[in-house]
Amino acid sequence: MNTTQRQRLEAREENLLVAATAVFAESGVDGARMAEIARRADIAEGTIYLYHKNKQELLEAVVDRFWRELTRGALAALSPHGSVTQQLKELAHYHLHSLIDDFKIIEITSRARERQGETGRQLPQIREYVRVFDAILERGIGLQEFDASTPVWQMRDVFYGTLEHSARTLVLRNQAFDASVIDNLLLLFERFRQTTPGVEGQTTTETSIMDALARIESHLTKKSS
Amino acid sequence: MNTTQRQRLEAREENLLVAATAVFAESGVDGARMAEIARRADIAEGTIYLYHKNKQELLEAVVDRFWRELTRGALAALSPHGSVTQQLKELAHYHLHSLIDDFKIIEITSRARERQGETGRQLPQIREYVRVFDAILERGIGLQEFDASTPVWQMRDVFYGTLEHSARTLVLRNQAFDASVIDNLLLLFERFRQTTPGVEGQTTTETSIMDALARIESHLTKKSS
DNA sequence: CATTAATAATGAGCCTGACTCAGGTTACTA
DNA sequence: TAGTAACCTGAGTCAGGCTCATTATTAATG
Repeated sequence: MNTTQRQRLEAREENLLVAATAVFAESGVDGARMAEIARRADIAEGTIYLYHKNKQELLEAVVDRFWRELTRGALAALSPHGSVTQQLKELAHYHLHSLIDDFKIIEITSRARERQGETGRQLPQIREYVRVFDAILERGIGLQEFDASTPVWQMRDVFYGTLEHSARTLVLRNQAFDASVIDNLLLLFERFRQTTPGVEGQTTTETSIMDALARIESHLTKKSS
Repeated sequence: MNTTQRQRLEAREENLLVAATAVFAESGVDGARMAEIARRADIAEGTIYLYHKNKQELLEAVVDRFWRELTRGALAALSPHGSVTQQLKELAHYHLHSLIDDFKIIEITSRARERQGETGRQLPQIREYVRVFDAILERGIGLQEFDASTPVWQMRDVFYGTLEHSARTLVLRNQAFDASVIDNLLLLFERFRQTTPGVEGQTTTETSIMDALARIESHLTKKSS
């Protein structure tokens, strides 16, 4: 049967990636032995090279798969009709949790970027993951909730950069998830909010309060109509 | 002469580190050949192992040296009697510039942290470098310019995290130093300022208002969907 | 300034582990 | 069930990090 054959191959490939993920996470990239990965995937060492050109590309496949799963999880964690701020908070929660829980693979991710010759590379699935943030924020800008004057990439770097560093700090200290990191981050993001279109120079805090009230008011109005 | 002998040894060691830095930066950690490093340092391959136990520890020595120099540079870049904000700005400038200019070694830094078995490590000189930020900010808190309610480590993670991610973005795009990143970052840091020095509770109140509003908003949004 | 001891440097060769390939096995077709 | 294509295997190759017996250099001593 054609289907069965293909399915067997895909199962084998998936099996290999699962085994490789485990070994890389346990022993690190350099500590991981191809022989061990093969043993766990229940195939011969040479077979690995039918699926992946070398150790480096196997690593890239592992990392790529990980981030694909992460994107799936992130999308699932967002409340579909939540406000922009709500979704940002949910994404931050999800991201920080993932960074802490899968710290080993996250660290290994930087190894997948390395490649003799090329200075900076980015795996397609990481790019995809980052787009989740972009999509939320672009919606915010479209709704004029967020300021269009700050480039999205800068907000993104604040978002992911802060969370990654915080995760490292927490893990190094053997601490668990800390919600205050996220509260703080979201507080900072108030800066990026639309400051009453047209009127410049008002105190941002005040403006934010007025903005929030305006949004709440509009929610109420929508509801009653 | 005793001194000459010691000096010769130290010069040799320094020479080795310089050669190793160059080769690591050019070829990456995996691409770097011990034979090539030895050749450039004008010593035999075996001699390297009299100074450093193995390739990994040579790498750590290289990275450690790099960050020591960076700390020296950072301290020199600060105007000794400048305001806290002024010094933060100077540090941000210096840091972002360094991240971009020495991108290769910065990337390699993460490799120096890796070590079979240990999950999270930190090189002493990186810890030292990070203290530059801490010192500035603690002065700010002492002067009651900055809010003591947000932990210093969280501000630090925002600071370094944002700059690192921004640097990566800029390098990937082949762009040069971008001052707007720093302006934006410092704008965010306004959040951490003591709103009215001496008067406690004000910032907290405002913050609480924002929190309360955010909660109300999220409730409303969830409900209406 | 010999002589000896101690310290430093060398590089040919060892050893591990990623990767290859000649030969075997399985799945499918006629 | 023979033929063929696709797939798998693991013993063997080889690059490159590292060792260590040997040699070179320096310091100490009489």
